[in-house]
Amino acid sequence: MSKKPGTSEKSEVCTEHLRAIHDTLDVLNGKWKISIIGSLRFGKKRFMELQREVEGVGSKMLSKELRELEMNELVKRTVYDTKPVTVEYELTPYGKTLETIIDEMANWGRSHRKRIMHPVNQLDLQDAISHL
Amino acid sequence: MSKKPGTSEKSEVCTEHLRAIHDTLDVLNGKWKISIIGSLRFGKKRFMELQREVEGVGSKMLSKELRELEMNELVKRTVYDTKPVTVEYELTPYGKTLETIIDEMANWGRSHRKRIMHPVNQLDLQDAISHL
DNA sequence: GAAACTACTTTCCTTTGGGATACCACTTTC
DNA sequence: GAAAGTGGTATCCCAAAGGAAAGTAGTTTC
Repeated sequence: MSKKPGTSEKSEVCTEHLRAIHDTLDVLNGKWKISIIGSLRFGKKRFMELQREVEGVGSKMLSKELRELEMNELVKRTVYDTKPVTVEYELTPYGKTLETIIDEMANWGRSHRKRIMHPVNQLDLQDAISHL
Repeated sequence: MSKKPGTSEKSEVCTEHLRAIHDTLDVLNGKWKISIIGSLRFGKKRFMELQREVEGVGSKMLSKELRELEMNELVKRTVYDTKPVTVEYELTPYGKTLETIIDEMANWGRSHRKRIMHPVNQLDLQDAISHL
């Protein structure tokens, strides 16, 4: 055997893994995208509803990130011809394939919060308080 | 019924969901953390190994994000007293609880790449080419 | 005819994330 | 004693991400 089989295979697997992760991060990049999807997970939302739920987002950023999600076919935008115009956003079937990731993140966040709220020692407690 | 029961409950669930997501994003924020964890997922790595695998990261950013991961008890740093000093990084048991999320992201990235490589129409193709 | 409502866009400005480069401490090798 | 290798830190600098605030368009309400 002229090349080490184990090492080089392992490295290729790792590289492919990292590339796949990077592809996902490309689609989800931006400060608000994951939160927006997390909010739309519970059904259609109008622009103002989203802005109220995704705490801290401004209208500029909200519309920008919604547009990017739309371009990636993750979110569908529907305009209704009502008195003042109504716009509804919802996850496409493709967008719903992200729900697994988002839900896993929510689960992890929940148990992480519990862990931080029941610190093993006083140093952790200091840390927890400073973060809120 | 003085208040709409469905609406208010749904909203609280959504708010809690978004808070949990936000907690997770806090821990994982920074351009390289998820890739670093994705790399350590395949076992212990030395500083230079990580820098070679996480494509594009500089030593400043790598050491900064490793330090932050260490502070959150997701990564363990071990110094060996060898000729030139050797440092190994590895996921802690707690860090390994993130593997589920990371692996889901890798899975999604893989199928997303396939989808983009086999576009439904020519417009998608243009999009795919422009992104690479 | 002024105000209010929705769904944005535009402009301007600040922050900060992060890249490039150089440097440090320590030891072995030449 | 100079170079090379490891695992970083310090410094400077800049593009881009993002926030605040005001403006737009079309319609309805008062």
